[in-house]
Amino acid sequence: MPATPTVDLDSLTPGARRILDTASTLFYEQGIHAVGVDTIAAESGVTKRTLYDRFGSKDALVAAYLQSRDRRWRSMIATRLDEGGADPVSRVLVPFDVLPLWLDECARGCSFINAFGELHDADHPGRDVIVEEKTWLLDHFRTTLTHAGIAEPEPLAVQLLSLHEGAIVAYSIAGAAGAAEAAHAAARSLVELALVGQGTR
Amino acid sequence: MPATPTVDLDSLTPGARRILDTASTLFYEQGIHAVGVDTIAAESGVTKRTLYDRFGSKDALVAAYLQSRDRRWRSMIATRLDEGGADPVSRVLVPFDVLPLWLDECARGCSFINAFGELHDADHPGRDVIVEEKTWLLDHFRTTLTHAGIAEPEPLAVQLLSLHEGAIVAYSIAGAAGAAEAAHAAARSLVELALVGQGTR
DNA sequence: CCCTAAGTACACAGATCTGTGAATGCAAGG
DNA sequence: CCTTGCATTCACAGATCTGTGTACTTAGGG
Repeated sequence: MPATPTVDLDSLTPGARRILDTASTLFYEQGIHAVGVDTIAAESGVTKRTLYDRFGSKDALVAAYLQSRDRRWRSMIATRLDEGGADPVSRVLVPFDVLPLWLDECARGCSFINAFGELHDADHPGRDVIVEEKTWLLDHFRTTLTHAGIAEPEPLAVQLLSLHEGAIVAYSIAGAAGAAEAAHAAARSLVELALVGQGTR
Repeated sequence: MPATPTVDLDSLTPGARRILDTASTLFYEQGIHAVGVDTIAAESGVTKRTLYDRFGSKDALVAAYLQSRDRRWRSMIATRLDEGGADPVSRVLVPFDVLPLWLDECARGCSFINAFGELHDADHPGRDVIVEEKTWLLDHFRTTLTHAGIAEPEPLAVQLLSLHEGAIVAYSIAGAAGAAEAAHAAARSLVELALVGQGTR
């Protein structure tokens, strides 16, 4: 049951802020099930009572963790989309511009992918956040590719999504240092190839 | 400490076989920390004592789970490499031939990536298996690309690894049905592009 | 015939987990 | 002044976790 009343990330009390920050670090570095609420409370310098008063449950805290991370990532992309030029191909590739920066926080892999592996219950309030993060990126590619003049963007959008997600895996697990740049270059090649293969422009 | 004496997957007692099978299903579907040894034992129709007599610890069972999965996946690739023709580019792309089949078992994502997110302890006996699975694939691409006549295979190998891993993510989380085929096509394009861009043959 | 390997039965230790109840302190704002 | 929001303190319930100790059964092979 999604009866969990979602927390408003914009109006967090100081204590709640600290709880969320600590939980984010611990969940990401150690895994969600591996971190207990006692640890989170202690590490935040807060009592367990406060944690439950602010967030209601561990599951809701997990959802808030994912939401805040999703929000930060999207804002990085939104910023570049706003300030960036109007060149349609560049707009498609904005997530790959952000990727090197994002990878700095991804030594332990992608938080959403990791959480997906842990949250098997389809009703868990965090599941939606995870799926939406990925579908949002897929949508971004679809939309911007269309604007760039790609008639059938679907397969290419999936390819770009795969490159993007896989780069995080290649970097964090296989230790491929240049994964972000490699993925960026590949993405550009594929887009240009599609444009050429489709007629002139 | 890696004091865990690894289990020999080839000489498992009937009970141990059932334990490993059940554990594999449960670990993959629900996550490693979410499944207790009591559940595994009960579901295997075996006592907890037997589980510990055969595997020694949960961590060792986890490692065995990853090893057996790694082994099955590699054998799928090895088979096609053996029987397949000698066309060097086809050999590079064999993992992408296997991918659609492999994705049938990947509704909950990649077991290695998921396990990586859960096993934060660098000393965990499963960590090596995970890292080796990914580096082995990267190595495969590097080697076969070299045989295909690519002078500097490194960036391309990373791109192919990213495509491969990302396709699992795109399929399992974003619900991209044609992810395997899309990744395969992209991989082929990138390889051919590299061959062309490098001079004639 | 007896030894060994495989497994059962079952209790239990000790830790850790999520979550709650009830009373209290304290500061800011109406 | 008094309410309201935030947080503390602390005890505790009840479940679940990994792992062990001990004694018994059963089947196959030398």
